[in-house]
Amino acid sequence: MSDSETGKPKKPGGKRPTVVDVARRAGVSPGTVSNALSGKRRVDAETRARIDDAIRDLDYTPNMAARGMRTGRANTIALLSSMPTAVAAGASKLGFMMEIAASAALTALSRDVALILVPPIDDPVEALRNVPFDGALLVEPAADDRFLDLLTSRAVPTVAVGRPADPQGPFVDLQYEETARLMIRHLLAAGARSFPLMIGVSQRRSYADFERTYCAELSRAGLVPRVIRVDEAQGETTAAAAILRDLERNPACDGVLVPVDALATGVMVGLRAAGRSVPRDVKVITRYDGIRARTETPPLTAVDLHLDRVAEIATLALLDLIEGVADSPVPRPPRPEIVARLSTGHGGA
Amino acid sequence: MSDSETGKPKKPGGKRPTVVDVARRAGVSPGTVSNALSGKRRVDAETRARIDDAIRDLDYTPNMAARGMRTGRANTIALLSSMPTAVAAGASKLGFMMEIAASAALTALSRDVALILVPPIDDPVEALRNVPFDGALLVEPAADDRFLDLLTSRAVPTVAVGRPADPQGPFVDLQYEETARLMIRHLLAAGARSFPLMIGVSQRRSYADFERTYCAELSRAGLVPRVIRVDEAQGETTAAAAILRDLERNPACDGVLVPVDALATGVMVGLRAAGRSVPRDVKVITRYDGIRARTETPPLTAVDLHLDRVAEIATLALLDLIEGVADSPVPRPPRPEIVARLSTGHGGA
DNA sequence: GCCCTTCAGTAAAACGTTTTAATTCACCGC
DNA sequence: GCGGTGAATTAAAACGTTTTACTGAAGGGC
Repeated sequence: MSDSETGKPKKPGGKRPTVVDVARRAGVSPGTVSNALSGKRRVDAETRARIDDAIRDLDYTPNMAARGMRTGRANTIALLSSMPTAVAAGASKLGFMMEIAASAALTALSRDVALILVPPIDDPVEALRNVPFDGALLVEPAADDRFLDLLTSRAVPTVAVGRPADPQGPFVDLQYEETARLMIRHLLAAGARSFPLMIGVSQRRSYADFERTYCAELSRAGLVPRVIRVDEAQGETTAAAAILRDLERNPACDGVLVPVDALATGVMVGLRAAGRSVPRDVKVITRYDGIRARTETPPLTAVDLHLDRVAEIATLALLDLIEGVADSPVPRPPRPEIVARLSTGHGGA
Repeated sequence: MSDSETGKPKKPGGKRPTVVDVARRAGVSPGTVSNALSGKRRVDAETRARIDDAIRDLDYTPNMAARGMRTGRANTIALLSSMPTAVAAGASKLGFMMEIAASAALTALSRDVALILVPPIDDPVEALRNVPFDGALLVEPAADDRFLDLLTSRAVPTVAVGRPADPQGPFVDLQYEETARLMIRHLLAAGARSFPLMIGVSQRRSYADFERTYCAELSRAGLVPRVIRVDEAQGETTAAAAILRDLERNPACDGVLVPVDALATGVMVGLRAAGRSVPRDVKVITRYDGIRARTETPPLTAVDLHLDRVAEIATLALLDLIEGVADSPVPRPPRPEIVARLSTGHGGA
């Protein structure tokens, strides 16, 4: 029916149609169009049909900036990681964070929210100044995390991936103790009897949990614990040097428990330099089953953390938090599982 | 000097300070604050200092939605890939796209723009409706790419990563011919004399270039080309079946040129099923050096495409395009390089 | 002294939505 | 017939910026 409608058919040379163009064409007021769009108020079925037609005819798409200004929402969440770049980047190409990113992006998009990727940067405050987002996913925050400070000071809804040192808000549990216990018992079952725990110097809940569980499990097994702390900022090199020192002092060393995969790479370098064979002389196990673990020679036994599921849970929790849904407890992800590989004597070639 | 200023010190129970709060405290008009912030017009040094103080005192951060509404910019770019999920996701966890994402996010952020990650989805149009972005990076678009259609119809500035089938806009060259030639010559040098090219059925510039180069190089070497097309949507299984069929028909087959890493995984499955040893009986080479290539047994020879640099170039080009900078030609990334591994008889253990 | 220009700043309009308060209208019970 | 109730709609205000057009003031050349 292209008869004498009030609305103009489609401004050809003009700009994008707005809600008032739609309203005019449908013969209603802009407010009604808005209500039809958002469903916040009832609108008559016939009116709604006219509006829908107008929208289709004009190929109207809402201006998100304008909407955002009114509603205060950006339809965007940020994924942040403050792991030192040396650890996070490099060969593993931000593997841990990226694995979470892929799953989180998909989950968020299913609720019409886009995921913004914020790689480790020097000055988060400055960089995020110009970037609008409604909430943040924070990957394994450190105790004095700069992102975390920024987010809390700005009162941005945040869900942490991994229990923070001092949990203030919601988080999805990466089950550090359980993971540690799993790894330690796997080492023990593989025959290791003298293995240090190597962690970073920064203050992280994961390190603390690993250390506590490590000490408990070892004393339980009647063994003596050794904790090695290295600076993650340097990454592999310091890890290599550190394991060499440990080997000197403890020639009977027959295993290494090294949760951070970048440090594990360094440990392998050190072991090769010392002429120790893996897994014959020394068993090695790491946590994140990323590209580093898989491409070491021999490939490293690691843990399947079910990161896709973790990311999905975290994202849904964040979206609920943003939308003010009654904050139900964040569900626990599936239990971590050992991925046995050659570095502990398991697995094929 | 906390004497009798006009501005309120810091509304404690109130909402976020706005540009008018800053203006009042600095004793100027909102317009001047805007000018000081954007630097679009001159503002007196002393006035600017007062404004800066006010901003600091109030901890003012601009409302990006409001700014976006005026300027029409979202300070956001989207990274899109329309590769079928079966190929893009799975074991490789979107490796190709994610590698680009990491680098692009960093580059974009250095220019105060955030990167939005859009994983392969069923209905891009619907999903992107609510997501504001100024431009898009499109990863290896197919000939009839749904994203591409959407973007051009919406007149969104776009830079493709990899030459599109029918280049309309800017793109960064992934140098398909050169890559193909490199791989083919590597296979020839490794002693292969009868190897098919396996590509997907979708229409992509990369496939076309590979096919053309493959035929040319083989006739140049006096060999007979065989092109196998399989449906990427099924991924590995069809690739395995396809290579089995080829082996039956061509028992002398001693190599496979399979650019898509997901298909390469399938080829390896097929070869194992046929009892052919790699690399002894058959050499295999793939393009993307992701987790699949590296963790195959044996690890696959692949190509270093310098994706981090590629992503950086693409991002900078896109940002220039958005800002309307005179469109200088997109620089060419570094030449691809073979990463020789065991699957072609090279490399260590 | 006069005209012109430049400079620094301001008031007000504009951007495209959502939301609030008001309005119309029909219906209902009595 | 009347006040009351509820449903559907509307007019107008609001959101926080940027931009446009305007205003003085200061200076320069003649």
